[in-house]
Amino acid sequence: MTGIRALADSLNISIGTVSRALNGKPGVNPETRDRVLKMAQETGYVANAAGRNLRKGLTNTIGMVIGTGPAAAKGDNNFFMAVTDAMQRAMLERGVDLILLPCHAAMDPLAFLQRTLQRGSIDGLVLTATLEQDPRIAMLEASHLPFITLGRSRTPGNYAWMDLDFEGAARQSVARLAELGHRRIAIGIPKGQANLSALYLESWRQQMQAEGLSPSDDLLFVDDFTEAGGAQVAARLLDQADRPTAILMCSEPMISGFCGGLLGAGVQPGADVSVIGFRQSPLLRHLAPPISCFDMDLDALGEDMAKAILGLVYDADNALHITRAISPMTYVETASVQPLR
Amino acid sequence: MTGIRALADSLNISIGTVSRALNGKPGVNPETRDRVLKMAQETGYVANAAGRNLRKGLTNTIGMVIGTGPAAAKGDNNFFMAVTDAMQRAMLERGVDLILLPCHAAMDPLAFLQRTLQRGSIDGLVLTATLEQDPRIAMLEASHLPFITLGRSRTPGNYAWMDLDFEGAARQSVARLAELGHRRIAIGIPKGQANLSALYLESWRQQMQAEGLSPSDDLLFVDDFTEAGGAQVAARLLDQADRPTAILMCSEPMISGFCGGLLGAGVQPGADVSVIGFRQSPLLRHLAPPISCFDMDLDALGEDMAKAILGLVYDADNALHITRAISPMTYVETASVQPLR
DNA sequence: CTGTTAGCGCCTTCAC
DNA sequence: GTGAAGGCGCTAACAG
Repeated sequence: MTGIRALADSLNISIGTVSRALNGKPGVNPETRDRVLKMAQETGYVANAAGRNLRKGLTNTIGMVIGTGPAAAKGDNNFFMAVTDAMQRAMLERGVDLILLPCHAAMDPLAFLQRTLQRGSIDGLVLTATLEQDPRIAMLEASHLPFITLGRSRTPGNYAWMDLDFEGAARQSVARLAELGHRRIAIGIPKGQANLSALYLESWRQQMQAEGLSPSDDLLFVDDFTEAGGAQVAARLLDQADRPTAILMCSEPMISGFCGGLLGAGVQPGADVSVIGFRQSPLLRHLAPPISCFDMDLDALGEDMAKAILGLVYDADNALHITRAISPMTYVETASVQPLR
Repeated sequence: MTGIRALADSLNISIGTVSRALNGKPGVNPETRDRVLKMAQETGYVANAAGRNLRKGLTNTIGMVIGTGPAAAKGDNNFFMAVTDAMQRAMLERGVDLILLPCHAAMDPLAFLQRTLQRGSIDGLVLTATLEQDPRIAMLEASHLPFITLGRSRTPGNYAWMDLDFEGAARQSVARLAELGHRRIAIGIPKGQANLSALYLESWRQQMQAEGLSPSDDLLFVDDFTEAGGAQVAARLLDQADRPTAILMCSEPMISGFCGGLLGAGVQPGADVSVIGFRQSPLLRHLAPPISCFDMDLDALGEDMAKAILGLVYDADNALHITRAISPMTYVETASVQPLR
């Protein structure tokens, strides 16, 4: 004898009544309800997840796909920690669990997603690290599982997303550097199809032109999303005859490696080459000078993400409009940005 | 019509045969088996988790409890990323999923664990951040859910664990510093009941005495497990008349804050105060000089953890002996450690 | 207000 | 080698 049946027997009532009492359904004698609740508390009874899931088709669980692998393990994953932390807090209030679904770099992301969907163990999904063209989005739309992406995509479709302001960051960075007299303003972005890189790059191009500057190819540095990649960028930049005097980069590991590369060559970030990053990171903690970055409220972002997916999953009727929001950021300047000498 | 029944119908065979074919059970015509497998592949069929779980009482999922919260979000969680990455890879080979169960600092860890256990959605558990006296361990033993802890505990019981060599680190650190002539060798540990702190502290005491040095109270600094805590330690240390000439600290955020504190006061890590940390961290990336730390193979640790819990859960018959292992580390010295002048 | 019962999707035992 | 049927724990619909 186990589960709800044991509980019912110990109270000499039927499992139906127990279930109703536990689930707050109407039509139960208040006294009976109290007895059930008390006994459940005492015995530590909680409904078996599989049984409930099988019956209701709901698991009270939201999944979040995150990429792992050698690169992720080496980098600083502080961004996801902060966001998931806030998300979880918001979900907990609704009795919903957040589980992280690590998709290793060596796995096929589509197969992983397919398997995850078919298993039926989550009610909704948060997709991260979106690509410019992301086949996972089409798969999710076809699956009818509610989802939201952290990061936009060019993939067509009527899905919910939230994102950081990569265009705004690039625009403000270029504008500020131009204001300080810089003309050869370079940009460093990671290899790969990440949508954020495309947005950042495109915005740099546009703002360069708006400033009357040329976004020429020798100002564009594409390399690995790692410190080594950033160091490569530094080496190639220092190699140029008409060396860029400033650079913006949206990857923290690359910024770290880049500054390391500069310093190793006796070139000072700030004094010799102005540097603007995207977000603060533990990796940049002891760089001198500190790096100019954008401040953002990841707590608020996480909370908004949670609200969006919870609404989509559990209040589908009310969720008439699809969330599409760009989280605001504030530029914080340090001595890593200086006027052109 | 859904699930296994739809698959069976589309092949004009019974669901029993489909199930046997899919699960590699004997007694299925090879040709039939191929047809089933092929169709499953094509349609992307995967057994529904709730149905299978309900029937078998197994979910092919291992949970891992990790602590989250403001402190965790600010710190560098690179350690867990590396370990879980390796664990997941090893589990995937066995068709087992690893899910992370974030337990927020604001939640009662015992209630969280209780709820997790009762939900019945995992076959085994990995517990992290063990305390000297950890009530979660008693709860797990009573639950009969197989588990392994990452980190020992003084809590009695016959459970499996793996851990890092905190005693070895403290012992080697003190021995090396003593060898270089240091006599006032301080130690900094985080507040709280974490078992690792107790081990580290006790080993420092023993080795100090073994070196004929006094582990006096003014050499012991206990503060928050944060950069601010580390900065506090620096301030208090610099304040002493008979200032310690060396320190060991097992918390990376504290080391980071400590070195920041020293530098802010114009005191050089290494040249003025020798510093030995525990593990390398993004937070220490651009400190000059780099900090002497211990190298460890987190990949191997993660793989061993995975093997241990998988054995416990799915090969209980063969797992006659309980895993209890301390992962080896290698001291890597830098200019943050220098002879006493 | 409470008891009884069907059935969610799957695996396994028992017939054949 | 295959089909039929029971039941894992739970909730909801239906009786009483």
